[in-house]
Amino acid sequence: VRVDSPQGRFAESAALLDRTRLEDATSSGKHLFVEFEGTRFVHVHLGLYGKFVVNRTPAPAPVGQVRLRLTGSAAYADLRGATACDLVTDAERTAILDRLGPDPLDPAADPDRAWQRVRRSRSPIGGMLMDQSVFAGVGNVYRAEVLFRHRLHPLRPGQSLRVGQFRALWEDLVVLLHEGVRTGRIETLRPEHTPEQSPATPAGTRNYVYRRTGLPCLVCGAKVRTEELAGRNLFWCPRCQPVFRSRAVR
DNA sequence: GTGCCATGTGAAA
DNA sequence: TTCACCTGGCACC
Repeated sequence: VRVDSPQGRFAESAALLDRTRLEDATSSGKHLFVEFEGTRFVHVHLGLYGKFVVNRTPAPAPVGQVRLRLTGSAAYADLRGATACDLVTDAERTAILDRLGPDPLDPAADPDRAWQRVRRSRSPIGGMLMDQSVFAGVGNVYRAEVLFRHRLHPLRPGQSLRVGQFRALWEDLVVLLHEGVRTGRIETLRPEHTPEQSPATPAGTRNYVYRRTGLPCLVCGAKVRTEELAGRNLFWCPRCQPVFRSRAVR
């Protein structure tokens, strides 16, 4: 493939890879590794704004800040706005992978690694879900939604979860992330909760609580709450997700 | 048109 | 804990 950095920030590495063979591309959590001959990898992390767009050739003149352009005979790919786009060695790639927890999209992932962290920790489960060394690939939308789907308050300490609750959470992440890959969007509503269109649930409402602060919960009608944790917004329903499950009396 | 916010991370303080 | 990165969507004027 031709490898180019129209914007310039990846130019030196692009020159090294230009006219070599692109052999593979794999992802773990939020990290993408594009492998070139000679066991060289381009490590890409899209971060908040990054976008990798693939189209058929011929490629038009790059518009705006294109960090990396890969051009093959039939298709080209433009990368813009990424947090990371670096040429790395196999050892560097392994070091990045070693920092990641199990990825629910990986059939070989061992969820017990995550469970052993969660069950020993007093940290809030909402924080642990965002910790890529515990769960690789989960972000703010999936965090909010999977906790809602399991009626878990985001600030509940990891160690307060029972193993059954953790297993259900993991299995749901496996389902939700695969569904996300399949559809290209994050849709987390169960069919029975798909709302009628209204001011509180405009067309395109795809989630229970994520970014629905102040709007009525789709299940119970209580107002969705938000609070910052480690610089990111938590969203939850105060009625469906109490901090402590009220025990059945008697 | 303007300003704010965001599917994220890591360096600096 | 704060900020920088650096792009796009959308609410609001």
